[in-house]
Amino acid sequence: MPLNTSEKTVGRLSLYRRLLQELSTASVSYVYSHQLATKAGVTAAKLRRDIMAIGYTGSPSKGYDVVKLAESIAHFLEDPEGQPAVIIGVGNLGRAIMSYFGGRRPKLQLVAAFDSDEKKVNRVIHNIRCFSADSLEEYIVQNSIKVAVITVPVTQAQNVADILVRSGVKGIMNFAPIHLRVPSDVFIEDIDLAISLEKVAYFARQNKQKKEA
Amino acid sequence: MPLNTSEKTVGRLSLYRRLLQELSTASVSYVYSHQLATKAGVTAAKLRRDIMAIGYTGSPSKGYDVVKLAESIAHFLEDPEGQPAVIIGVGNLGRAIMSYFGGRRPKLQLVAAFDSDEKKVNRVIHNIRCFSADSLEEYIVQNSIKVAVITVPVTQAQNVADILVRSGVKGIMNFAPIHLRVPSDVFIEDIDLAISLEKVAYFARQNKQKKEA
DNA sequence: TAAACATTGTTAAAATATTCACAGCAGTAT
DNA sequence: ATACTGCTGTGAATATTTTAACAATGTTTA
Repeated sequence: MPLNTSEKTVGRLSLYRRLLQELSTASVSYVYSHQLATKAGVTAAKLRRDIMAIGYTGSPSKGYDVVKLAESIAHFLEDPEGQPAVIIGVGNLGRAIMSYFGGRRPKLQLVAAFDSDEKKVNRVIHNIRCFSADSLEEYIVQNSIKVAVITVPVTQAQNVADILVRSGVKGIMNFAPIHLRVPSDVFIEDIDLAISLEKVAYFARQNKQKKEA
Repeated sequence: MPLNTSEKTVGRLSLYRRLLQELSTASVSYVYSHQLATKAGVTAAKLRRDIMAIGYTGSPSKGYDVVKLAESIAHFLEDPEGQPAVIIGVGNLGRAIMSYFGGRRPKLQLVAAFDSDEKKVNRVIHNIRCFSADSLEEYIVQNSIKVAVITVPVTQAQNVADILVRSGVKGIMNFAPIHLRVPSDVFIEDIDLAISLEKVAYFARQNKQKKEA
């Protein structure tokens, strides 16, 4: 079944789904690959190939059924049971992420935050309760958490990752500028803001364009 | 000269430089490709190829001179004159980014923030002064700003991007979940937190690993 | 009903990116 | 000196990702 479900394809599917939800809200029933591709900033061929990966089939001359395709992608990407996630590190960035995700997706929610600063413990920030870092492992095990976000200082990141892995976490969104050592069955998505900004600065100087946005 | 300066290579060079600076601080003089590669989480061959792109040459049996390689990468990535950058949107995420970059790199600094909320204007947050959104265009032109960060709500993002492009900005780090339409000589780095988290959740479920971290 | 049309799904080709693998070299040991 | 070692730089091979191109197809029009 998964002929071609690369990381890039998965990311784009998530994007397509968001665009489809917007179309659905705007009461659009059908959309052509080139229309959706334009909104997403990709080529129509690439989009069709991505959609191949989930086995959904559109109709020639009508295109894709907006609601059905959105459902197909959701079915592919999401756990119908929902996937609770936690965040570790309630600093500036951590709070911004909490605000960003606070009560957002029904299937993918931040359910708890952790920090070693006792002054933050038991505060509720953007609807997410903050717990003591000491209770991290217990919380993860008890609630079968598989997804975590790391926004602690770089010096603590590997230590936190070790605890997460030990407790059963299988996917980590990591904002700390360090390569985390984890077993190969744990997925890491590194978001390195300093590197991203340096890239922008470099290409701004070169006046080069990306091959495709 | 630039045989192979892809976006990926540029990003990794930035990473190598940071690691080299750490080594330099720790008084390490030389490093082998496989050592640096391990720290970076890439293969030694890939690292050597990346370094080829900037024309630096190490020594067999001694490896790379830590300080010289760091300087070579800096020379390649950075404008020696410095590159001031601005941020538009002083919400939760914007403030976190300001905190993250506030007075960080000497060559790549956030020098001003902009927001349409008059209550924020003239406040100084993490050492960065906040200006009225009305003065954005004038500021960019007067200070020859080429790099900008967008952290405004999605509804405002394209509008802000249009102003930036009109004023001469050539690189944008975009946190708004929308594909910005800009001329092809303007570089966009999209950071889509929702997509990133969905990817993590997906691969956490699949228990799949990235091909290489 | 049949012809015309624009779209999808997909195969094949091209472009990119990574890895392999090794010649050649600078140190080190004998 | 000479042989040995383990590294770098890099051509060639491989793997991955994207693009091109088109047969098949459902819809509309005449």
